Amino acid sequence: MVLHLYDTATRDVREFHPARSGTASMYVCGATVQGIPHIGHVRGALNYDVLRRWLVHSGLDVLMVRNVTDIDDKILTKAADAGRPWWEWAATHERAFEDAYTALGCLPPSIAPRATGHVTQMIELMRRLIDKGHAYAEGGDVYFAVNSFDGYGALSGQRLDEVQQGETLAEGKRDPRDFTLWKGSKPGEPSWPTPWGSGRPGWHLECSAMATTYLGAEFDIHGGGVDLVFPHHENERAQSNAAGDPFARFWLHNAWVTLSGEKMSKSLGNVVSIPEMLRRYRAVELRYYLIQPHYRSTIEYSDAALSESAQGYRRVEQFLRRVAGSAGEVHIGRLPAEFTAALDDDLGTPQAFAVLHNTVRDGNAALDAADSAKALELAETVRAMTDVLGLDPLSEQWAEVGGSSEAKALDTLIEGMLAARQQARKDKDFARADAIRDQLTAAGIAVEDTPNGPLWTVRD
RNA sequence: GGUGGAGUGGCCGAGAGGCGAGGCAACGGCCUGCAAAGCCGUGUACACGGGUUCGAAUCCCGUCUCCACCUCCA
Repeated sequence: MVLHLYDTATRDVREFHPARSGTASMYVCGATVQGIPHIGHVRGALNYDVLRRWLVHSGLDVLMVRNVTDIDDKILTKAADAGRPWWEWAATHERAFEDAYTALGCLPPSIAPRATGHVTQMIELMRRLIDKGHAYAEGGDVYFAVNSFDGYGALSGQRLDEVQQGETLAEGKRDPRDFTLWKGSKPGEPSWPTPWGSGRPGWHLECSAMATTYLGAEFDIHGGGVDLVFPHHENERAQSNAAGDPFARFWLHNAWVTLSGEKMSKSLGNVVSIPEMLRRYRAVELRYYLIQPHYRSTIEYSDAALSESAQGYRRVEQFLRRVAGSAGEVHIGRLPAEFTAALDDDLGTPQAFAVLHNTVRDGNAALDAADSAKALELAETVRAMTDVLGLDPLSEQWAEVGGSSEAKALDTLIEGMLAARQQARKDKDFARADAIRDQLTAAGIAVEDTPNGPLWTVRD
């Protein structure tokens, strides 16, 4: 089975074949770096990270671009409110996003281009559009003439006569539905010179310019959140196609994270920020939680759901630790066919997780039956699956074998206590053995006895 | 008004005409010095009302509720 993906443009699941065999190119709409990332921002990034890993696993050489919108109205406003330079504000929050992506195990993109660094390419694109009669300059602004492009509305299913393009402040529009490619600068605003006057990029233009700069006039996958379908992606597509570029072959859109049934957004004040989340949960558990539901399904966030989900991860982790502690080193094995089929079916992570858990159950059963060869084999399969998902508990990133001096000290102390407890058990002094265990439990250390001796973990 | 999506067992969350995805929780059992973990077993759920069918959570008709986009948004 080949990979199938749901394409918003055609509204169905189609076979994915890259434009150039052996490679895959994807462009993901990244953040407008105006604030701290929240759990919803990161969900999208995680979805595309899984897709990217899966493409790589499928043998493709993946080029991935994730842009940074570092100039826009909100950045200017918020920076001004804070009394800071806009570029410092943008850079600060770009770093916050980078940190969040990294903490959650997103592989770095091939490049993370900034809008402000691609004005030259934007000017070039505007020139092509104006030359072809799809855009016009008026009073320092440059607009895209929606009426000049037949396919407008096809991506989002909007009918042109129903569209109410906002941006009402723009007064030079020939048609209220036209959208702004370039904004003429007002006094005190940052600006870049163009043949039509100095100004700054409109939102949509940058993505077309950067996507084609790095991935070419036609590329495989364009991703982003569902809210971007209209107008952002519709506009991107219009301007690129009108200029003569085939542009994206698949449009992917991930669903929301909601809180109490509502979309998470700053204006509603229901934001769960990533830095705060990472203080309360392990990053890998948050990743597990956000990756398990299908990417096109809304996640209704709750602390309880996240905690329960984390239990699921720990189950996988414990299995691998048990095997590693008894049957020997666990290498990364091969993927089961059902797992591959699940991900090939429009990234069916829920089914993939079901396969993962079934394998863990079988592995635990093998362990109970003292069939260590089988347990090891299943553990290697489990590692293969978690590896593709970026969740491998034994990987360098997630393994909790603390190399710090504190961790070593802790390990020494606990091993000493466990040895004492083992001696007490051998002496049938269960009162003493239980007292030691209670002491550890009180300190947040859970002890499990296995045929190969006790295992301990830090519980929160 | 236009466009798109959702309502599944105590909870999360898949599926999409016929074998009860998976996880979490609960209960019973096995194991254990006792636990923990693990394993085995237990649940007959699909918003509502009709209909099609041998058979529907899945198809059709109708109804209700919720959410998102159409203004910045992952």
